[in-house]
Amino acid sequence: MEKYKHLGLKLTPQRLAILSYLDGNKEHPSAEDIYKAMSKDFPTMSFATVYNTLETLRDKGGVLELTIDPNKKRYDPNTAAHHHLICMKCKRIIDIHKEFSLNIPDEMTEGFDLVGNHVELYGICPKCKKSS
Amino acid sequence: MEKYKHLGLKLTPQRLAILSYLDGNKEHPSAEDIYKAMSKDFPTMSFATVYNTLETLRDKGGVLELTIDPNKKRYDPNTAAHHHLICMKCKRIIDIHKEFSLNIPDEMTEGFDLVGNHVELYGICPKCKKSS
DNA sequence: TATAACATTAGAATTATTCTTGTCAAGTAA
DNA sequence: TTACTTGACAAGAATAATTCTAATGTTATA
Repeated sequence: MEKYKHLGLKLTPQRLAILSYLDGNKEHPSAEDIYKAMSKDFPTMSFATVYNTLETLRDKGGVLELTIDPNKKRYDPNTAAHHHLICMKCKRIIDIHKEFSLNIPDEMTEGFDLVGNHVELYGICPKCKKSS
Repeated sequence: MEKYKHLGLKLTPQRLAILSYLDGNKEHPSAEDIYKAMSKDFPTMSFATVYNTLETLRDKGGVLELTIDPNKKRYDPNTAAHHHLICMKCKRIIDIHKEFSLNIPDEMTEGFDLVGNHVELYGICPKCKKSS
């Protein structure tokens, strides 16, 4: 609970529930996943609250919004810069905590002020290899 | 026209129109952009045809479906492996035709068979820098 | 020509997300 | 405490992107 103070938001029961569900979660859940998980302990929590909370968290830097999945947004509580390994079959997303040195020459960046980078590695995971 | 034969699809007028609109297009248009562009010459073309064609093209390897934009899919006729420079303000997407050597050690890939990779560089473009 | 296979259209349906409205709860100032 | 303000919440409507369905049209080939 203390650990979320730095986000600067009012820690309501709903927000705490979402935060602690996300905390340490490696599944990169979607809004729906979160909503479903919440409805056990908070049967009255609405989708709007899930979306509002995620939006607030995203803006405060408490969560990353991933666009990797073409069909929905996924959320990642790990806000430290990292990369992703994606199974093209089962859509599983695995974090990679390694820095890739990209060596980007200035003439490549078209005058942009670069803020960050994200590497996606696509492939087929071991489970999906077997079952095909 | 000849140049699309390798895709192995029936080249109907609608498909040719979409293909030639995409050919050389650097804008990474969305389905809606394509639909609007089509309606000049093909006022009866439906959204379903645009989506069907894009899906077919994607499956045949004639176009890349980009998930960079959180709100919609974008399409890229350049199917050679390349990377993207993204303006976080105006959402402009610029192609980067440079290979980054990623040096991925085996223990990072969790047993995946890697197929490809995609690097996204995020920043603010010169235009948006001025206007802020 | 007949038939099968595929393409197209129009619109309905679905899915993910955002918006609107009314209500409620916590905090603050008198 | 009381009144006021603010932010949070729930419920459901609204929207946007995409997919599905059913009917029709077209093309290729036997």
